[in-house]
Amino acid sequence: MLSERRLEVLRAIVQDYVGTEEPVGSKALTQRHQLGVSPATVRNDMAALEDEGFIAQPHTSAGRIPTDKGYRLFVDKLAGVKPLSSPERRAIQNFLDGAVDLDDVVGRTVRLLAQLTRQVAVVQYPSLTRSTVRHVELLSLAPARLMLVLITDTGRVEQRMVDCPAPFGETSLADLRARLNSRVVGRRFTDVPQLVQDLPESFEQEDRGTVSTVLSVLLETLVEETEERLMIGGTANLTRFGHDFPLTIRPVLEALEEQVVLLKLLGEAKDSGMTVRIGHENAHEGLTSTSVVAVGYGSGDEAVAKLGVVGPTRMDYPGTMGAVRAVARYVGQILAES
Amino acid sequence: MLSERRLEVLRAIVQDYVGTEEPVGSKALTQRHQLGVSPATVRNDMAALEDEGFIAQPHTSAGRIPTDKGYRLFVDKLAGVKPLSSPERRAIQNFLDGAVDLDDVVGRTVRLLAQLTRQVAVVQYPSLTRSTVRHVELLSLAPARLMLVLITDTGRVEQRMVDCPAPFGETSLADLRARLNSRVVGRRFTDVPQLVQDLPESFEQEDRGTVSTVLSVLLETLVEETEERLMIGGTANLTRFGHDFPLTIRPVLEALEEQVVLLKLLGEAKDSGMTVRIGHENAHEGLTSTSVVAVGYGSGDEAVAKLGVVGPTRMDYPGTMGAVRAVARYVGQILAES
DNA sequence: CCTGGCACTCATCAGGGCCGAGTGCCAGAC
DNA sequence: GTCTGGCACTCGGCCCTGATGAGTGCCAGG
Repeated sequence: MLSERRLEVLRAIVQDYVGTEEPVGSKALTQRHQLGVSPATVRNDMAALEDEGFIAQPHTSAGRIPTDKGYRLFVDKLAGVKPLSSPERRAIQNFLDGAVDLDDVVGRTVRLLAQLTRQVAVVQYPSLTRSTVRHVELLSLAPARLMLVLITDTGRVEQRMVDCPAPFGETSLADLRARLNSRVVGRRFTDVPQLVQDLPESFEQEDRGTVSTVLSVLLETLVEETEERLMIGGTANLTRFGHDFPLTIRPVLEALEEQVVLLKLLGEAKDSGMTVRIGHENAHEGLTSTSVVAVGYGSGDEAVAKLGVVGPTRMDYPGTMGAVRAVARYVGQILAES
Repeated sequence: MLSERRLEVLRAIVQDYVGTEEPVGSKALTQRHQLGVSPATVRNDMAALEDEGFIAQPHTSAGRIPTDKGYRLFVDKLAGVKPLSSPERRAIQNFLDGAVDLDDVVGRTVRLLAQLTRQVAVVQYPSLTRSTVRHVELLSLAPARLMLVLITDTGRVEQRMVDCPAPFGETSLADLRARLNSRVVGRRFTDVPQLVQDLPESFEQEDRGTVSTVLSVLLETLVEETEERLMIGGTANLTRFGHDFPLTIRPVLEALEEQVVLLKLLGEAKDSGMTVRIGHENAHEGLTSTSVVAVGYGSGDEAVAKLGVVGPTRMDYPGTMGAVRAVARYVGQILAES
């Protein structure tokens, strides 16, 4: 195992490199950190760290930079999560408190995260699968045409058209609306199918077709919309990526445009606790030179969706993790209140 | 006024520069276009064009590139709108036809535009101000808490919470719902305020407070949501911008993140017909080296929102304009059908 | 009014030499 | 055993230089 001091050297290298964006040499290290040893000793330690694969040199006779493995060790063992300052906390709360609806909450969250971390922020809309039904509404638009509106406890609204096989009277409609709501309100989406299974049977023969149709549209909505939506922001921060630009930024922007990729990315994050994926740990090819910090958030104790940031592997991990965690908490609170 | 041939020379310069991204010289011009004159003559024409401010040289003894003014003349006088090929048209239609709801329509449109033009696409959600009410729904969530849902003819849904000053019975609720809808369904948003003005008076004394509250929330929603939303895509195409990258792309990405800026940008476009803003014609500072091609689209003959693309001033104007126009038409059709 | 010719400008590129940060290794000190 | 100072070595980055060539402006003649 690596000695205490060698870990300290690694920590110093990571910190300096994150700050300067330039390979860090042994002399500079001893000057900027109180390691209590000479550059020569540090060089020996560096050689050892390089043998183990934690750092590398871009070219002979340049300083060292951390490898993905080095960042991993740093994140796992050497770095804590840096809590935000209380002015920052207040700013977050103030900013999020002004939101008027769900879109607004998500939008503000994205901007906030992007600003705080100076990186690209990704926020997933609260998922339908894990949330519960607040209300189901049925509106008659034409004799044989209904609109189904589904409202979730996270404030999300989905609407669908329903073409009925037969005209459906206002009284039947009110009846269906009432029965449907009494069964599903407050229930989780995953439970809905069983709960409404036998509903058609309790209706007159002539209405059963329509009731079945309505139900199938409802169930479809629940499943279909498991395909989540998300919002991203702060892409301008990518321009601070590095010097070798175009080649670096291109694949990242492309990856960010693919909702599927991002959803998979967030999906891979653990439900609770924070997940940090560094460089090549990310499956997607365009993101092998980026790190992703993600965390779940929710209105209660359970996560209903995830949010996170995407940035260069050379990022301020403690600070980023702190910001991500704090934002997730506040968003959770906001959702719980509304 | 410029002679016929000089205009021809300008056209040739624009076309070549758009193709090669490199300053174009007199010799190359005569080789690639049948101008029927020698390089020396072209040089004289170029000198004249430069005097008039239509072209410029990046440095002495380099070829010429068009100025903003040159592009303007090109767009106004020299270029038509290039119609899409019929396979392209079919592809558009197929791609848009698969959309399931409004979000999906807008999302697909953005991706389509970005792909077709290989530039950044911006699509505004159909505006509430110009559209009409399809339905207003009121749901009772708690004795003194209602949810108001507004559905527009463009398929958009907005919901708001209403805290009532007094409990509100189910029958009163049904009554209000019915009367409200009979007055506003099919009407334009701008007409709604007058139409509901005297509604509270027709209710019992005890319910008037609640009715007024509901109405004020409704009106607020109409106004508030004039603040439009929009979706952008294709930002990865910015990487094909130029060679001098970071400095060019940075302000553009920043501008694109500001919804306000984009909305203003689209807002400045004419309601009907296509608007092309070139380089410094764009008010926003970050966009002075980009051109914006925008057009209104709508479900009927009237525009309900706008869409367009943002690209380098050095863009294929005829092709871009053709794509933008075609996409706007098809989206209009889709909206009209649903 | 067009054309060919000519002198001139200047960005780009490859080559060469210098500089200095940083390394690895080794012999000696604690 | 571990740390330290010293030293030779490597190699990317920088600057200067000269050659190259595309492109121009101008002018005299058709």
